[in-house]
Amino acid sequence: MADMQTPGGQSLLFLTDEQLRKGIEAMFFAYRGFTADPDRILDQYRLGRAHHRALHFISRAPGTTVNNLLSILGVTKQSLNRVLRTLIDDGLVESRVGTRDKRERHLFLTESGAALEQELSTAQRERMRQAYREAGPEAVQGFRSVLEAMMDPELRRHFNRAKDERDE
Amino acid sequence: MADMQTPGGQSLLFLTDEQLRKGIEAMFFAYRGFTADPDRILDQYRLGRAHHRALHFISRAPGTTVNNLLSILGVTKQSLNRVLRTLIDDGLVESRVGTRDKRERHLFLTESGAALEQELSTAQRERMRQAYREAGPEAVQGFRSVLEAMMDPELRRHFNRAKDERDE
DNA sequence: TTGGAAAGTCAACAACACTGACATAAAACT
DNA sequence: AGTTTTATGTCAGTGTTGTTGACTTTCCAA
Repeated sequence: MADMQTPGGQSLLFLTDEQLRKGIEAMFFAYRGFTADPDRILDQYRLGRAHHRALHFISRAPGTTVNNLLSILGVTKQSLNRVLRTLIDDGLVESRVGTRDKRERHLFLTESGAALEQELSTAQRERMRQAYREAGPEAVQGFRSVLEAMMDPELRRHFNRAKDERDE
Repeated sequence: MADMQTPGGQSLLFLTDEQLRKGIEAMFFAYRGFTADPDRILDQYRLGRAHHRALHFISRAPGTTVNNLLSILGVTKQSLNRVLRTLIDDGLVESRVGTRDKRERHLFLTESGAALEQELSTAQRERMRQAYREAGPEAVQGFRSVLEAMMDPELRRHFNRAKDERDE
């Protein structure tokens, strides 16, 4: 990977289209591995990735509203509603009417919802842990930096909001 | 990120569940950004991500067979066939009967297929280039290492096959 | 008290995946 | 030569996840 320092101090990267394409394919193949373990578990519960995402973000921020979840997940309310309906009917998620604002619904995991979320995230964390271990400690920071730089600004806000609350 | 060297020499990483979860969310949000630009272009052509993937891998290995594409993409032949049918009907892909083995179909991009693939991959490469630039040169190697370690072995084979042929 | 935001619902539709069954041609094997 | 396997394509049906559009109910706030 060629790079050099300008007089100003910023680094210039010279990347061939070929090297960039490798990065693109790496993202494609890696994402498949990233979702493979949870997908297998979800199949047993007759749920899909959309349910996993909802469980994840409800678990991360218990009591979050439907609207907040919508902006994180970037889907329509009709689409999210179908997913939440399943989760509520299956007794995995509880929806409580807001106390301050009774229009809002606050979402919480039930005991069995938390158990499933735990099962899913443990599997995914193990994959991530293994990848980190294999790549080595110096790789982890680079991995995170590039991913963050790849996000849309809107999404990066959601990512960093969580970061301020819980990370570092 | 805590790490230490064992007497044996391998590095041990101590990662909290929280740090791993951040990596998981980074993958989720970054993948959205990663696909956002091509998705916008594909909409104009009334095509989807599946078509993009097919165009990408046909472009990468012109003359590839349907079977080879199937194992790379990891979908059923019925699913791939629907996608290829559209691309062929739209004049973006050409399917030629094999010369050695006449059962096989070899896939090539037409002129307009190559033009679309170029448009898509340029957009995606620019996103990747921008992310690399923002993250800095030392991050790129780490990014690639972790992604590769996250792949299923089967997929890593496909990834590295291309690597041997064209990279480094 | 009225306007608008938040949430939910119904219907229709599309993309993209799946399974299962079946057809055809050609290669490979016995 | 006859059988089996491989590569591909196709038809029909199904499921998940997304979309739009229209409409209702609830209820906060100006």
